[in-house]
Amino acid sequence: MMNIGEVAEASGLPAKTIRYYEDIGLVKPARGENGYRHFRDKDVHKLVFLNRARSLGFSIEDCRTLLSLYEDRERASADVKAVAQEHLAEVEKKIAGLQSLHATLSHLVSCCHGDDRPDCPILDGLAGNAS
Amino acid sequence: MMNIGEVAEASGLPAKTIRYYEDIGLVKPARGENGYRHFRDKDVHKLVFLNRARSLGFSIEDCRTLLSLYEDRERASADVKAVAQEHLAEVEKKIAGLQSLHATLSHLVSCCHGDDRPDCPILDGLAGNAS
DNA sequence: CTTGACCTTCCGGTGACTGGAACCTTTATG
DNA sequence: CATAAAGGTTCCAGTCACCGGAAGGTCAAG
Repeated sequence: MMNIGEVAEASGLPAKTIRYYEDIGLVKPARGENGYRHFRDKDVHKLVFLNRARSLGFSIEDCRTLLSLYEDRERASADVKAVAQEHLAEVEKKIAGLQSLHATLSHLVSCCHGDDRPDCPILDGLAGNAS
Repeated sequence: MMNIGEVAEASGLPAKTIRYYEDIGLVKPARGENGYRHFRDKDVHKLVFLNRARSLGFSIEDCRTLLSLYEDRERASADVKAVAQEHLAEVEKKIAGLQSLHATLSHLVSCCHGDDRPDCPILDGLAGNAS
């Protein structure tokens, strides 16, 4: 049975985050006599899972769903795939948005002399004047 | 002199957001006898500017800087360019992060059958088992 | 016995808004 | 002229996923 510090080490998550995950019901560690949290292997596995899922950008609610599928031996892989695909689509949308933004921004930047004179195509662009 | 509703229409920003921008000192509209905000052309220009800068992903603090440069006839375009380039670099970092995440995620998704059986490479990947 | 590391809870803050309540003012209509 | 709808005001709370810090209890080492 591990304390929160060791679990933090083992899972890669800060202790603060682990407490937060307990608060919102993602993990339910046991408690010792002294009030300390008491993590079993199952809990540690869940936290490792959560760390990976979060760093792949899944929302907490997605993680909740994925965790319950993870724990359900009767799950259909289609259900997991659906969650992942939806998230993938959102990631693609975000990338597309950032790329379009990047194009605009880098165009503006490349147009700007960047010297000590005041005229600046970046500000002109932001003000809404043609670039 | 325009009321907040007309300015919202003209600038593309929700009235709520405009009030928020006043709260944090980005715009300082005058007030009428009745307590209504009273926007001059200058304020409207600023709000249009803010809307564009925000949709290019600049933070509020960047916007504050950019606005003050916008209003400073003595500015050096180099200062504007520096802000924009720093932001550009962050955008690039974000895109790279998302793309790497996208690669991992789409690999996992493509490995999953997505049928009614329980074995699922996505969950295996999240649990930390080799993919 | 004390020091220091670790644990606990709770409160507040982050960024950039958004929603809603409670209330006031202006405008349009019967 | 009364009234109702539309638009304005302030203030408080919530969002998301935590993070920092205070105040205090517990545990292992010297």
